[in-house]
Amino acid sequence: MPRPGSAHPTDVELQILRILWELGPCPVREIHARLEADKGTNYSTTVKMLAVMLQKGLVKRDEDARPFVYRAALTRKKAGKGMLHDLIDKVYEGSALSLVLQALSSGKATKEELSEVRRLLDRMEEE
Amino acid sequence: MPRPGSAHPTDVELQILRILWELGPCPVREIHARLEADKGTNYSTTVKMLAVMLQKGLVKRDEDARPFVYRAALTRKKAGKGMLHDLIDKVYEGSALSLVLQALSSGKATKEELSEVRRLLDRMEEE
DNA sequence: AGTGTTCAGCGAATTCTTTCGCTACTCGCC
DNA sequence: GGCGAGTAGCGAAAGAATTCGCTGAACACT
Repeated sequence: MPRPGSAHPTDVELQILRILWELGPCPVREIHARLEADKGTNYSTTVKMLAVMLQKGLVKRDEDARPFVYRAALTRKKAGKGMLHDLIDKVYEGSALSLVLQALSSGKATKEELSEVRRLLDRMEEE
Repeated sequence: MPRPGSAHPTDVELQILRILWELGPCPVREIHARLEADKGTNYSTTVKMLAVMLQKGLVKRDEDARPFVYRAALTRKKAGKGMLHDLIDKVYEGSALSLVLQALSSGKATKEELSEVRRLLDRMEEE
């Protein structure tokens, strides 16, 4: 049995996680509102996805609250880290560097952001 | 109909692409050798996957050569870029910066690699 | 021509994800 | 007690990705 977060969330799962990261813990109704706005899917579908994710350990829920309140079982940071490593392994053959260069050179970063990276580098090299 | 490379390669597809990136154009037999070593799957499976990928436009093949010679339809760079943007959108809400910081701070980069990032920053800020 | 080996491909089975129809439960209110 | 609205869940259908058995073509060597 995979421990929570070890496996890749699927697309819809990720979409739901993103909603939970943004809204914080909330009942199905609210999650569904977002999902429906986005894809027009049925309420049952949302409930089912949540059930599946609960079973996989991707979300947790408070059963005392009524209606149930769901929350993400992993932080955005943790999920990102996992998926990033995955991507690095799968495409960049394990070199985080190639990926960073690629991301930076994709030209989307602003001047301030670049300085922030520089500051991080400084901090890292001190150690 | 999605143009070549616009969609996410699936896991197995990516695995095959990686083999092609490494080996360069080659016949099924060689691709299969890698795949089998890795996962013990059948020859038919490899052929089928290649057929599917051909149909999706992820690989191309030279039909004059016998046996057919397959090659990746997109470079590692292109594929990486697409998947990276995907990840950035799906997890980091569009901020390449957050991802770079995350990747760097995951602590896998060596000193030389860090300086390389720094050099890239220098080049970028000049423009 | 006859046999054996490699190669290509079809179509179906399997597995996983996503979808939803239908049923049943809970709760407040008449 | 009975009714209606909101909530939870089951089990099956639809879709997508991955797997392979089996067939037949091509080709080399008796």
